[in-house]
Amino acid sequence: MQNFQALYDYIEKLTGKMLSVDDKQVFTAHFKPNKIRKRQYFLQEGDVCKYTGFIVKGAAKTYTVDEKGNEHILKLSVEDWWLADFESFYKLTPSRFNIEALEDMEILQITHASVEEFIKPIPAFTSMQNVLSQNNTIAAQKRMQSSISQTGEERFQELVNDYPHFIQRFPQNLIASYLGLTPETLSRIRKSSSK
Amino acid sequence: MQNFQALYDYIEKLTGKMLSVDDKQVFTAHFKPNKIRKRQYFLQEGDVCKYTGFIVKGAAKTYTVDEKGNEHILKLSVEDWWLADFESFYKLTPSRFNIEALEDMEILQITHASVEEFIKPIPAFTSMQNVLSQNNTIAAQKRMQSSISQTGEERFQELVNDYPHFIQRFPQNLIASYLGLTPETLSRIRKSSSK
DNA sequence: AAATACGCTTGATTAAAATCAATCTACTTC
DNA sequence: GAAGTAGATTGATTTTAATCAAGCGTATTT
Repeated sequence: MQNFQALYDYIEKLTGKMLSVDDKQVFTAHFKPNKIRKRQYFLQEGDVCKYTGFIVKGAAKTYTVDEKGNEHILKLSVEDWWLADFESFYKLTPSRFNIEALEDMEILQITHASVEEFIKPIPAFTSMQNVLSQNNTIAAQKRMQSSISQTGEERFQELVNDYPHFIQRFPQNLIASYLGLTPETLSRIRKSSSK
Repeated sequence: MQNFQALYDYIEKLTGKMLSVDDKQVFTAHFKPNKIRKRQYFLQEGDVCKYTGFIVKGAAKTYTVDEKGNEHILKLSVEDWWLADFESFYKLTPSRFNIEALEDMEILQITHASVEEFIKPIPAFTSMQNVLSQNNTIAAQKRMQSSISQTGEERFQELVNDYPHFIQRFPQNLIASYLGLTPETLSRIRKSSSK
C-alpha cells in the first residue's frame, strides 16, 4: 500500500525510530484510506471531528465563517500534516470549524478511540506525538507573536520565508485570510514591497 | 515542603493519578525551589532558557521588545502554570523573549536534561504532559482564531470571559499588549463598551 | 511630606487596513 | 465557443487603531 508507505516514512524520519512489520500491521488495520474531492468537506461546522487524517496527497483549509459571511482561515494543510480540529477530536464536542479540500486528497484517517487503544502502544507513534507536540508549541508561539507584534507586511514576509511553497500553491485570497488580511490589502502589500 | 505540595496537587488533579512517596522523592531531588523578586528576570533575550519553572506563587510576563522599543506581551503566567520559552528550552537556542516577574514569585525549576532523565519515567508526569499538550493545542488554536478573525473589542470580551482574574490582577496596559492593542485603544474600547 | 513613577484617560492627528465598487484575466463548464 | 466563475488588481472612501501629547490620580520611594 503506497498510501501507508508515506505515513511510515514520515514517522520514521521524524522520530528516527523504525517501525516493525507488526507495527505496520497495526497501522493498516486501524487507519482507513479515504479520498476527498476538491471542495468536499472533511469536517463541517457543528459536527464532531471524529477522525484525524494523515494527508498523503492534496491540501485543505480549516476555517470559520463569521456573522457577515466572511471566511477566516486558521490553517492550511498539505502532505505529511495531520488534519483535524483537535479540540473537537479530543473532547468530542461540536466543531466551530470547517475543513475543506482545496485539491483532491488522499488521507489515512482514524478515530481517537482507535489511536488510544491500538496506536499509542507503538513507541514510535508516541515518540512522534512528543515531537509534534514540541513543534506545535513552537510554531503556535511564533505565529501568535507575529500576530500581536508585526504588521501585515512583516507577517507576509515571514510566511514567504517559512513556507515558500504555500505562496506557490495557494491563491492569494487564501493566504491573505490566513494572515488575517483582506485580499485587497495583501495585493497592495505585495505591490508596494516589490518596488 | 509546602512548595512541592502545590506541584503534587496540580499533577494529581490534572491527571487523576496519585504520586507515590518514591515519585515525590524524585521531584524533590530534581526540582530546585527558586525565588524571583518583582521586576527580576527569569529569562533574558539572547540567553538560553535552561529551566522550566512551575509557578507556586506569583505572576510573570513573557514579552519581546521591537525595534521601536515597544513591549509585546506573548504570555501572562500565574500560579500552576509552567514558565519557559519552550522553543529555547527544547532546542537550547538563544531566546527572543524576556520573562520577567510581575510579582514576587516562588517557582520550582528544572532543566530539560533532568526532566528527560529523571522525571519522564514517572507515569503521572508523562500523563500530565499529554493533557497539557492537548490543552495547549486547543488554547493556541482558539487564541489564533480570535486574533485573525475578531476585533480588539471582541478579543477583550473573550479574555474577560476566559480569564476574568487576569483583568483583576494585571494592569490594563499589560492586558492591552497581550491582546495586541495599545493601552489607549483598550481604554477607549472599555469606555465605549461599558455604555 | 514631597517627589517620582506608574497607570489610566482623553483629545487631536496620522497611519493602516477594511469596505465598496469596478475591471480584467484565466479557467472551468456546459 | 460561449457563458459563467474565481481570483487579482486598482481606485475611492470609510473605519479602525496607532501615535503623539497632555493631564490626572494613586502608589511608591526616599
